[in-house]
Amino acid sequence: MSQTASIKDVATHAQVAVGTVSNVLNYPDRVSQRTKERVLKSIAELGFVRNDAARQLRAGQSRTIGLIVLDVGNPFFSSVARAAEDAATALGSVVLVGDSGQDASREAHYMDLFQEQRVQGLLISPVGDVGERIDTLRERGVPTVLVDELADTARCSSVSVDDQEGGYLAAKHLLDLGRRRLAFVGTPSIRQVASRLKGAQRAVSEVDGASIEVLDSAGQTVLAGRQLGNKLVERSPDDRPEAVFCSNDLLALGVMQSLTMLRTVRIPEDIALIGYDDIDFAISAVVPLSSIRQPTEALGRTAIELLAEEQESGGTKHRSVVFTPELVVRQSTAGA
Amino acid sequence: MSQTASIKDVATHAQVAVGTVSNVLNYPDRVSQRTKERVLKSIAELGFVRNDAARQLRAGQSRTIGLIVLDVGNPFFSSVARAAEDAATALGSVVLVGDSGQDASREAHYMDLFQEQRVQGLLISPVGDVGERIDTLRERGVPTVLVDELADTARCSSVSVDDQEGGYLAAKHLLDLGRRRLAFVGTPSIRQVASRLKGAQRAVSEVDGASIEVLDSAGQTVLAGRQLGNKLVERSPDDRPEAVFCSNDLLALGVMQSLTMLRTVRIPEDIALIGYDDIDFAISAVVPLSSIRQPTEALGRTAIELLAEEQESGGTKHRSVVFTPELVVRQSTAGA
DNA sequence: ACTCGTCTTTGAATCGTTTCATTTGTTACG
DNA sequence: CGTAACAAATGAAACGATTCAAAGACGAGT
Repeated sequence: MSQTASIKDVATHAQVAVGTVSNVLNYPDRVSQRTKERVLKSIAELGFVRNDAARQLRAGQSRTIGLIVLDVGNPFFSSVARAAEDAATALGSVVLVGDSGQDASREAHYMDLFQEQRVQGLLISPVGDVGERIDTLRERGVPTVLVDELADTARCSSVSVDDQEGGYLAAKHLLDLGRRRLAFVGTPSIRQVASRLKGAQRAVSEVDGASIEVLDSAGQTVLAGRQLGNKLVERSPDDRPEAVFCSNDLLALGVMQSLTMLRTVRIPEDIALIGYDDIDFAISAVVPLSSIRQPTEALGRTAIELLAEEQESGGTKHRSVVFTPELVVRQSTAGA
Repeated sequence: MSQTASIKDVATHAQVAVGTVSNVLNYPDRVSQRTKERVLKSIAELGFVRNDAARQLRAGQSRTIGLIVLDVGNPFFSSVARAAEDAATALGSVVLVGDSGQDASREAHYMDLFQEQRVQGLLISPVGDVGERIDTLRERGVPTVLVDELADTARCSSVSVDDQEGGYLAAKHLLDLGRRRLAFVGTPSIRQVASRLKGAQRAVSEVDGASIEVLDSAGQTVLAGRQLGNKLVERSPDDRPEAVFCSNDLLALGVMQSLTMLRTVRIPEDIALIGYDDIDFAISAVVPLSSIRQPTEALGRTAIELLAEEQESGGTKHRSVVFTPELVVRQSTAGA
């Protein structure tokens, strides 16, 4: 018995019909106690394991939900993924996670893959413009929920966080500290980042004499932050911003590394620093990092809920849930 | 075309046999240019997408590799997973990641699931004793590679890092700084942690008058570290260890938070602190954290390579690769 | 003894691919 | 013109589960 036994082998071994074995597996109530026992014994003896491919083929759908994120290494996404997995498990489904790495072609690759797998549904944090793809998917019966991106409710459901509000909160906080010359670090080519910037600019426009400079970083990683931070350190003190708002915590931690490394710049005295996402590591940074907290568990959980709603309605009813982010003040912007 | 078209529909539409469509998809060279074009056009028009379940059913195997880790939120594992995914992609396979959360029942659940999916192979960072399960899997033709755990080469292949050596390196470093009263923070019930402790104890035994106290933490997270750190702070200064070795960086960061929070203990002057894993955040901690670096990319990549070897040999030849960890000195243990 | 209803069990049909032995078509060569 | 050689296309038979109409078993009621 080197190879796996099939349901037919079990049937032969237990001297019943294949349909009976299937019933034992799927509708135990339909089977008499005696045969059930006999079948279960055979299953155990032969080491039978259901072939999911065959089951899916017949069923026409899998019990799998696809999730495409921009970067699994980013604690924000791993947290959302975790929550989604838990919620899906409760419904008897499994979540497959694909990492697009902010690359539209990888994103497309995973969408193809998940389509071939005939997933129950798709959760996606899109890189490019996926509107058309989503229409196609819906037509083919694959409900889709956008994650961390507001969707046109005519098209599909979505869960997101009000990024503009988050940006506003961050900048407002810096301005409330009395800082006037702000800098924004991030990659505004990403929609979320652009919104955060927009919110920040709105806050700045409400205060006389305040300004915000945009520093485009090469990516959203600790490393990118460090590189940008080095540039700030090189500037003459007068030319440096009084406060920096980074579009995520990884960037902020990188900037912090650069600034503190040379000890010429003090945080928050010389430059106040705030990040975004409030990842677990923010609190344990050189200078505990202020941040904007996003409800990641709620995002993941709600995404699954919305997907379930889509499925129930046959992909006709869409809903958008927008969460509000929250300011978390720590030492990097405190008492300055 | 609300529902998905099948290969049969494509065949009808292109006026060819189903086998021909399949050939276009799988063996384009066998098909003439003319028919190929016709078929491809039909595929595009009907929006045909291969049904992977059917393909798998026929093929008897999927192009999927299962990976079960102890905690995806832990950067060590997400890094390993990332590397494995990349390596697998290069071979045309996909990696599904399951998170056991150090729970044997969840681990078993994922093993069942992956078995039902008829995965090509399994990479697993085991919680409990999975020896028997692995034997069963091998019999059924599912090669398995242990990750971050040394395997009996009679049974299966493995990639791991010499944890005892890592523990030795860490403790030796602390002793070299002149510290004598050491403390070890971690959960020795985990095999890796126990080995690190053993290595540390070996280093301690080589130095006269040195001792190491074991503090069992409730988990391997930042939070668990913070709780344990609080206990250390509560102790009278004379009673505190001179150096602390944590079994991973998350714990170390937590301990660091507690110690620095109250400003009564200085790092590294009063207590030198070293972690394990050298995660990205170690460098950006309050006090940049010394650590033991593990070659995560190499682990992930090699795991896939070993799996491929297992497949080629039909699961008969096993190999164990052990990497050596590396000491990374930063401020948390520097110049003290 | 016969019918009816309930509970079990049966086994063929089905899902969408891939495979492969055959058939059909085409060209080249004696 | 016949035929060998090769290329291209065919279509039925798997793969392993689920489904469902139909058959079988059994007891109760008349």
